[in-house]
Amino acid sequence: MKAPTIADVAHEAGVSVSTVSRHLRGDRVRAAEGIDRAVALLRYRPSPAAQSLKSGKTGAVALVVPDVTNPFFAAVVRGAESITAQGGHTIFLANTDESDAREAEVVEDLLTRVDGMLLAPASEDNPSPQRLADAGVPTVLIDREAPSTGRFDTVLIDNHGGARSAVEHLLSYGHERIATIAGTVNSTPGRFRLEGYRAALASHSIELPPDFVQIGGFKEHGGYQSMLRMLALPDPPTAVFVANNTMTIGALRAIKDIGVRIPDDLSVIGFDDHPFSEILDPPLTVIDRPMEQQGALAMRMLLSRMSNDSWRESRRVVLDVRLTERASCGPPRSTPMGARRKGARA
Amino acid sequence: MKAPTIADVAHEAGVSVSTVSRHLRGDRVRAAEGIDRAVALLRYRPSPAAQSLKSGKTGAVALVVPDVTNPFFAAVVRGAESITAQGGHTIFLANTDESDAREAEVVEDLLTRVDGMLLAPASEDNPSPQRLADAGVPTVLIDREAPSTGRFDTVLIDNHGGARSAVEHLLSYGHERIATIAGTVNSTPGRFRLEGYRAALASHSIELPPDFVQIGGFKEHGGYQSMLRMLALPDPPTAVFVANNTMTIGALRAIKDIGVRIPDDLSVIGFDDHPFSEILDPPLTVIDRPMEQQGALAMRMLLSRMSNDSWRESRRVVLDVRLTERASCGPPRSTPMGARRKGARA
DNA sequence: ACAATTTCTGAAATCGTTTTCAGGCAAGGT
DNA sequence: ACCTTGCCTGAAAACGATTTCAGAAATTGT
Repeated sequence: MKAPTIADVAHEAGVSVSTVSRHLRGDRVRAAEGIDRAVALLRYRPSPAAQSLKSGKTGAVALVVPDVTNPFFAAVVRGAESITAQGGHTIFLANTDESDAREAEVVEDLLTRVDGMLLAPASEDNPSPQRLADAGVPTVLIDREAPSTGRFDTVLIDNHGGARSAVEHLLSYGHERIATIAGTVNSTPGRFRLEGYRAALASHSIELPPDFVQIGGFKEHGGYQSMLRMLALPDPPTAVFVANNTMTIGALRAIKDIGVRIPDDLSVIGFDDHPFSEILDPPLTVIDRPMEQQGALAMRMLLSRMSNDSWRESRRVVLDVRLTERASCGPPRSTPMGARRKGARA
Repeated sequence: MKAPTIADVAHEAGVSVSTVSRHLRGDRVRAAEGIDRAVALLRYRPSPAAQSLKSGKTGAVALVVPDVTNPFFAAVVRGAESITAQGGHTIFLANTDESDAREAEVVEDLLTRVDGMLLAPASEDNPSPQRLADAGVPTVLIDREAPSTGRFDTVLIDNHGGARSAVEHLLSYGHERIATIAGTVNSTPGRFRLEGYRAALASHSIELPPDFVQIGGFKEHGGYQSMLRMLALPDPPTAVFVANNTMTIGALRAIKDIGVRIPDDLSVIGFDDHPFSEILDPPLTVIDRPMEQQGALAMRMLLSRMSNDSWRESRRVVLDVRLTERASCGPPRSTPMGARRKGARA
């Protein structure tokens, strides 16, 4: 019933507590065999609480994300866990629901229970990273930066470049009336994807009405509403770049509801791939990125930072994204003279 | 730099350690105010390790699932976490990758670190639940039973009924050649969904060749291969019930690759809904269930079991499922009479 | 004002480990 | 034989909280 302690093992094996402890930690010990037997017999497992108390290490790592239900974060969790599985750290998971307040709570709570933290802050002016730094908890940020506070190890992707190449792709088909459904602008991905969109347009000297930027807040409903507004415009866009996966679902639903056809009436390109993208009709062209890898890398950086307590310079890694072309983009319908077709598609 | 201890607080407030502890736990104490001040000043947070050691409680709960990347389990995690967020327990998350061996490892590891565990076992003859029972860790099983061992609190859904009504739906359109892509048969959902399928057919006295049951192992690739085999049959089915979400993706990809049309050539019904289902072409008819709710309920049951150490009878809850009809099912195209060829195989 | 209560306090024991610390015992050198 | 090394060992002191216990202070009743 009650869990055996190291003292029970010592007694059973006829040696002292210290000897058992030493053997378990790997020291050479005469009674090794007997101890192993006793451990097996009693099914002894050392108490993590006692070990933490003595060592100051918890053997745990926190992983704080806005929402596990988002396939991207689910993948990050999986990637992070795959690394941790080897090295004997366990993962505390927490959702923040994209709320700064909730994030503060969970961070405060987890602070003392872990040796390090992987954090995807809800917004860029979020105090959590600073709090973690103050508390001396090794931290690496995922997908979102914390520019307001000091530097942190960070694993980002090339949001700007990704958005830019998405828009370039649209431009290459001859589109000029290119709109975007943006995320929350005070988050790193939201900000840079929007800037990338603008940069691409600017470099082609294209100016667009402000209505062509709709804020969808990274939520499905926001994507739906944004697309509805977009299509209700007196002079609607011929192509849209949607800045994340969940908003894309909403946007496509709106498109379907209204009866607009892709890509004939409207070209669509999304950000972040999904198994479903391939079986949509038409299959969705997206900006893709190594999601699990992003989580795995972040975890590796965290573990390294945790062991090397050396004051390493903080690292900022930016992963490449990739355009995977499917069939949701094509030339604008009313193109003056079907002229500028590049990657012609059925 | 170094975290303050309760002794630091005591010293700062000019009282004894015991007094501080008492105040923090809610006792009436004269120096209350001064202690609060000291706590705030030093930013004191009690050490969870020390508290656990003394109390025997860890304040943590484990959540072990086959794969967070599966939207269903992601939803379960979210549901569970939403409950826990109130009551001050933190969640350890672990993936087992559907492997019994891996599950044994993580369970063994987590065993000592938590006050209770939510577990979706990889298979039905998995020793983990028994191990947990032996160790005296309150456990509730999610979505999958452990019939081989004793009774456990369990939160299931009506797999049998769901599968059955899926097939009935197909039957109501006049289909007779109804196939299924099943999951792993030694898991609860796999087994019962298959049985439900068979029961529906049996109750209409329909007999089908064994090829009409393909095992997809709950994986996308399995769904793809299964569907390929199905469509290559000399006398293929006119309707298919796919037993989970990921296999459905694979199956739909196969269908798309081959060029079969839904629902004209083949009706398809899936198990478990997804935001994408609605924007497929045609929108997918599915058996739906309250996913987050399932996780939330399981967590509530676990917490209750953890507090009421009373030896309550173990509860087995079965949640209802619901058919949400969209447009992937229709009448069979050619209803050839007497087309019931048996055991035809290349 | 004094005794009988009640409330509050601090010292110390405890939880289960790890880690000094001072030896014990065997081997090796002279 | 004796002394020096070198391994291994067990007792005991941490780690940071909670809780028992006995006693001090404050409150009450008469």
